[in-house]
Amino acid sequence: MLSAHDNPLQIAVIDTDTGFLQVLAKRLEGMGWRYRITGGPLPADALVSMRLDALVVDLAVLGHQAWTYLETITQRLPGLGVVVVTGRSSVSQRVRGLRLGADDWMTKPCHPEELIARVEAVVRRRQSDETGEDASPVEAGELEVRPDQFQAFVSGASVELTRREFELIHLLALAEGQVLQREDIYQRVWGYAMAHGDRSVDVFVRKLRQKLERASPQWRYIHTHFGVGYRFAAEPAGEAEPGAVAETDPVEVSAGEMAVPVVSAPPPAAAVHA
Amino acid sequence: MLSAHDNPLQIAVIDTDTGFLQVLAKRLEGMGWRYRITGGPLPADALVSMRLDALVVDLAVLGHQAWTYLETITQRLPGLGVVVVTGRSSVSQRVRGLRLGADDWMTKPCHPEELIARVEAVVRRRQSDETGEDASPVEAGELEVRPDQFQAFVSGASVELTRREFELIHLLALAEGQVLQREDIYQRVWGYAMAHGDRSVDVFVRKLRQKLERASPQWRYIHTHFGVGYRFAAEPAGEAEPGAVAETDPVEVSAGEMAVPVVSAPPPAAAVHA
DNA sequence: CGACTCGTGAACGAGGTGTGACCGGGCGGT
DNA sequence: ACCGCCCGGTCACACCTCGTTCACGAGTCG
Repeated sequence: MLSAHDNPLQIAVIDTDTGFLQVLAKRLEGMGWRYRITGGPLPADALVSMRLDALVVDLAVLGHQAWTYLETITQRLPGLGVVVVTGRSSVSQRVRGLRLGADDWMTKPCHPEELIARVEAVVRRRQSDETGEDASPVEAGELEVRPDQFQAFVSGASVELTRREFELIHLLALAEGQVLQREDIYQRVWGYAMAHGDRSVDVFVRKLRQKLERASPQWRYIHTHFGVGYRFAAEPAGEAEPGAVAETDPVEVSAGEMAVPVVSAPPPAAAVHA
Repeated sequence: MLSAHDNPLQIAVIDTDTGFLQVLAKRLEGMGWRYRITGGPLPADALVSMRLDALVVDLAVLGHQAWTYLETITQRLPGLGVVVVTGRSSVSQRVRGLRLGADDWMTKPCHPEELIARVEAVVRRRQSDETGEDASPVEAGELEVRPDQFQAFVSGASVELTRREFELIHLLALAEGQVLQREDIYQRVWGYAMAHGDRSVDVFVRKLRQKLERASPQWRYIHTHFGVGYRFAAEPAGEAEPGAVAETDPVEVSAGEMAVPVVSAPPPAAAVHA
């Protein structure tokens, strides 16, 4: 699980047909795209800096520079999707435009919905190459989670994780500082609701703690909130944390020789369940 | 990718409009393209084996299976350019087709020249995606991959590789350090979507491992990530690193004494179990 | 002090992976 | 055109990992 969020498409529209633009703008906003509208040709450098996915351009706006402009930008930005729109056009014009590097060509009047669909089609392939997943690393305290390598690094030491372990630590690290309840964790990592009495989350927390502690014994990362769930936060080991079950060194602690004499700390304001 | 048929574009045309086809065929020959014309839908597997660059299809020929067929082939052959041609069509139909994966949509009567230009535009965009990972040699650890020679060298010794093996090691080496999932690998090496249950990637990984290990036994290059895929990285052989905790530190195991300065308690003696 | 929650180790079963063998088809040599 | 080799792909089987569950002890709260 842990699906990524797709970045909104970013496009530029070069046109002066205010009526058309008005309708189009509304639809673009409906799609959640980011867009910029301009009444004249933008220099190639400007287009580069805008990090566009696609460009919609009315050739009529460009006048007799149209062809050279088209050629320039398609050569300068080969990865940019270019959809040309014109009032009227002949077959030979369309052929010329497409040969010069345009990806699609529509004739007005055209339905905004179709224009959007064609822009999507043009952009689609470029995105298909980019693994559109959450490949961005997450850092939380001493921990670094690298989705592209399916492993985590703690204080420079690499920790090999299985799929579930990785998704769990990823989720926790993303929600650093927050207390996540078991049902929530299970839902987001496993993808479906947790069955009553399922202890899987606990078991995986244990495995993670084991591996993390091994990589950096001086830190504790996953803290238990009794009756609620878990919270991720890098804290030095050995200090008693209010609201968190003091585990670690489970073998010995029972012997009655508790290391930390710290008095009873104020209870966690959080741990209340109706 | 393996479909390295350079210049002559190869396309298939699914249509029954003999008049149109006649004119189109003449133009296709004029362009020097290789083409195949059929009056009915071709199964996805057939299209795969034809190593097509693009597909031109008249939806009318397909009847009411049109949408499913379109969806099937665009999912199975994501890299294939698809241009749909219809006699009449509404905006919503065109939008639907484009959303289902078609790259372009023309309405008859359409000029063959424009159709050809649009096919070119579609293919151009696809090829521009693929270019950029060719020609330049790749070095990763002791391994050197030379795309220009279709050869790989390990520690100076050349390793004889078949085409698939070469494409695979090339891809892996380019993505050094990253975990690539089987589906991605298959998609990028074979050029189309992996069928469910296909083990080809595993088999070729095995072949590669054999040849690489024979060339340099002291290194391991391809690492398995259980349930995910493979990761390329040059690491010394002999160290057990089976996807679990990096227990690659026999020295470290004794950590029982050092870490915790305060508490007595020998920490959970970890690994060994009775 | 009793009921519930959580930590921990072990063990099992499903299914993912390694591996050798086999087969059909394409390509080059003759 | 014929033939043989090589390569790509499939299959069956063995092995192994990992997710899940269980039991029990420790910890926490009322």
